[in-house]
Amino acid sequence: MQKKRITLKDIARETGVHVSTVSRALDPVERRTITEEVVKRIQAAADALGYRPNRIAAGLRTNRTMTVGVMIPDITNVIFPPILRGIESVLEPLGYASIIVNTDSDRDREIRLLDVLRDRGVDGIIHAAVLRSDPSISQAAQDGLPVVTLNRKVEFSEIPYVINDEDAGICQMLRHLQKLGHNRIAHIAGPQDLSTGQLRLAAFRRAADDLSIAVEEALIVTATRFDEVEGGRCLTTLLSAGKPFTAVLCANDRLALGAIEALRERGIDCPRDISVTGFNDMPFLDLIRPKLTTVRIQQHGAGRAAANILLQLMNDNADGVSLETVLPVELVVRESTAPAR
Amino acid sequence: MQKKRITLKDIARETGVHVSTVSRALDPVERRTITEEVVKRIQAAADALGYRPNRIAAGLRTNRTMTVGVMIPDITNVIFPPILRGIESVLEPLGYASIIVNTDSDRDREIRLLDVLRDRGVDGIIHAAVLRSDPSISQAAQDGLPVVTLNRKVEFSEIPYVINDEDAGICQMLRHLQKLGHNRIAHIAGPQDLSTGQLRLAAFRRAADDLSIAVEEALIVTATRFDEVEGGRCLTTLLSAGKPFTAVLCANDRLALGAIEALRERGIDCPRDISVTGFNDMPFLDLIRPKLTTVRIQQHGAGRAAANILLQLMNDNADGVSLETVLPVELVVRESTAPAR
DNA sequence: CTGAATTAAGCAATCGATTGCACAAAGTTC
DNA sequence: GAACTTTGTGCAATCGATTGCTTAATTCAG
Repeated sequence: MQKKRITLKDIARETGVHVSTVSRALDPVERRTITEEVVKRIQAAADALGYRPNRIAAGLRTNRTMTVGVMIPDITNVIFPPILRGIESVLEPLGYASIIVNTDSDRDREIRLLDVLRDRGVDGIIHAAVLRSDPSISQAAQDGLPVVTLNRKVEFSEIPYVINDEDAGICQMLRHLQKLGHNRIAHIAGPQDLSTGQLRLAAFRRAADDLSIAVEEALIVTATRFDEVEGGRCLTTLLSAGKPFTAVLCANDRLALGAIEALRERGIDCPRDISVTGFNDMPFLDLIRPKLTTVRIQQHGAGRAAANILLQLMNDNADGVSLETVLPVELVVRESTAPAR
Repeated sequence: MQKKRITLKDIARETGVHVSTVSRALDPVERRTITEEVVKRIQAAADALGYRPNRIAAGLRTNRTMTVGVMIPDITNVIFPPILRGIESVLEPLGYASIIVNTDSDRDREIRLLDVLRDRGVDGIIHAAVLRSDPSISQAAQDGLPVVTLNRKVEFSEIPYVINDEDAGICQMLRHLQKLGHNRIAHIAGPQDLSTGQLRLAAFRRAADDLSIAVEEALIVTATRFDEVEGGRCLTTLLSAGKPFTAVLCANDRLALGAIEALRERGIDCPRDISVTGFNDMPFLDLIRPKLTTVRIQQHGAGRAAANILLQLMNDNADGVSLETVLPVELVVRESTAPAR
């Protein structure tokens, strides 16, 4: 038994004017075409009755719902909540709400969820879970829906994207290790079907080359997931390969934590015997010993940047937006790296 | 230049029938009133044109948007993402989407965000951030909006709620400590303006009483926030009070982690010298040494339970729902507790 | 074979807000 | 003071889907 909502019609009846007049009086832009005294009366009646505009109705007419869609792989992954807060910090004050969906990095699910968002008439989409090539989101963008991608670009498309400067991060980290005297450096790479895994591996090769560090293929192991178990498994693989190394650069923090744990189980000390580094600087990292040396990426900032670009697109300022936004990263040296023995 | 969406009218024109016929043919319930052959033709045309129903338009007419609102204090708090996934696991397969908002436990913000949700015509709200007395959400429920609260009940209201059996959790933990020989047990309580802080302190007093453990007021310290810094500060306060104790039961994991850290800084070993326990069993806890003994609450399960209740309310099965749902908790004994010295 | 019952599909109102256009009253110009 | 602006408000169509009611067509009973 939903209590009846107050509508423009109610205010019109109350004040004795036409609903269109009420509509205009309540619209900050149109307001100036109405006599001030009438505006006051309408405003007063609206407040007295507790009027709240029905955005569904307005949305049907104007094709704007003041709602955006946000697609992420999985909200339980700690790097995403700060991104969402970053997005919210920009959009919420302007009256936007967000519908958040988890794709689980599943293509079919992503396609379905994209429809879920479009059916609800979202004004734009921030997509932090794009697959390498993503026809559905490209199509949506081509149809005129404002779209920004986060953490990854869609190949061969005009969709603006925001990424962290992972190249620089990997390079700084490698330089840090080099300065500590490491020259036999292993890499535990992330899943190659995920953007970050692939990008960071490529960055590793490039940076090693730049710094004249020999890359030995036997010292590169690829994880199938970004988690501690895989980090441990990869480290074990590295050890049993028999090639010596004094440092392991991991594609993310969780892999690094798993690697350190695996070392500990074998009585190998990090950082005394082997240095290990992570990537992302996820929350709670400073509670885990040894404190992990890692690369901090701007999560909140990335969310904000994406939201600002989306705003421009939604306001038809498409010209003003740059296709690419690269956010700086920061090397965070803590305890898991030490001079090579 | 948004590409024109296909509407019922387009399909009607294409197939030579009336839009109302198209609408009925596409509605699984109304479909039976239409000749099968016509349904097939319409279905085929809809598929061929790539028709997607406009939920905004449908929502205006039917007052159902297939969208629910979820209010939480802060998505970056690790206990909430699993709750959201639990909610999603129930609602998403049924076609619902969620608008998630962060209240930051701020009353004004909550009131504003509640309007944000109502303006968008959400079919119901799951509120995991209610304050102790919450006139705005009570009013919304009274107006007929389906509401379920999570983790806390609204006093003096008929709003169904889902909570974890915190009483049992505290009691089990206390019994665990008692069995280990502890009888001077301190409590680091959470903020008393938050539900969990208050509930757990009350539970602590009750359980201590039941187990005939003396409660000394000097051994109860209240944190102002649920974080590590406050945990450390409270532990310091306890130590400087001079009253001896052999165990600290903390109102949540983060307070416990801060307490352990503070102990370590003073050369006091946990668990050898003092046992420390947490609450929640948050993710990554098993990566932090010593592994924390804690109480596991059902986060995903709580989300699911709340979603199921909301579904019943939204389908006008209000009679079938019980006002209270209490989910069992589980004692997780790890390394931070040991026999009293 | 007529009249009632059933079935299938169309008609039109509706949800609430927005907005182009019409129109009347007041103000301005020469 | 006639012609023309300007200003403020009303009128009515519109967005797209839903649904009660009507009408037309078919089936069935007696």
